[in-house]
Amino acid sequence: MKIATWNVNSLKIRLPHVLDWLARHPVEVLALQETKLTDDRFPVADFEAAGYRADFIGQKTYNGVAILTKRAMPATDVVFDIPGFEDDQKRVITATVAGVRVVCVYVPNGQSVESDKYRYKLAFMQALRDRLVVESKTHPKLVVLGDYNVAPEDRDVHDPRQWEGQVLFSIPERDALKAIAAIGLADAFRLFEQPAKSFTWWDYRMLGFQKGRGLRIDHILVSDALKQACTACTIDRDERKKAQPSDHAPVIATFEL
DNA sequence: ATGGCAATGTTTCATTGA
Repeated sequence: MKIATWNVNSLKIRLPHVLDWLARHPVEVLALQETKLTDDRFPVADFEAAGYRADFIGQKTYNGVAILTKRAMPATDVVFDIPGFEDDQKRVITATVAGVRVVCVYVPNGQSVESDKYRYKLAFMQALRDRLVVESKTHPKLVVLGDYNVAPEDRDVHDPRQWEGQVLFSIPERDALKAIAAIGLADAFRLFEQPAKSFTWWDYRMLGFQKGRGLRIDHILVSDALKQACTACTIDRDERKKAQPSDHAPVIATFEL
């Protein structure tokens, strides 16, 4: 079973990329972030034609998340948002697929460490952690994947000195990510030997991708039961080389279940 | 010290992202 995550930075613009990617990578589950579509505009029929069904929750212009699954593997027990966390922004969707609880998240960017948006980011991550405690009690096979907007370690940042204290790499948000992992979730990517300078996001500006100036901020966290079953985790950086790419690359985890 | 790139919208620039 393959489960992937991809911040597509507008599904309207990126739909051809996603359909092409699914044809070449027929994963069982694809979690999408930043669809930027209201639900009435979600391209249900296009995915249907590609053999996928979708659960989604979105809004105009910003945010929006979705879980695509193969038609033969319908998702059940769908939960939208973080129950009990007051938030107008559509950033979380949860569903069960073939006995695996899948939580697709788009963590707030935070803008800058002095901003209200940064405080919202930390509150969101705390609420997510609390929710995952609840989910983990009833679902031993738990995967929490998406755009965390946090680079966990020095090796996840092209220039740690430049990024020190900056949003996406500041200590409080890294601690918040650690607190999420501490409920019993492992970073699937780090279960395996990986190339140096492995990133999932590169700035569109200043030839960020060409110069290898990226961050690893998209993650697949797995519970112990899934950790035991995980046999690979890779970043598809080829996708970033294509015409009109998302600034994020897909991340794929493979499980022997 | 600054802007640079991309997507969006009651658009022709401002806002946001990361």
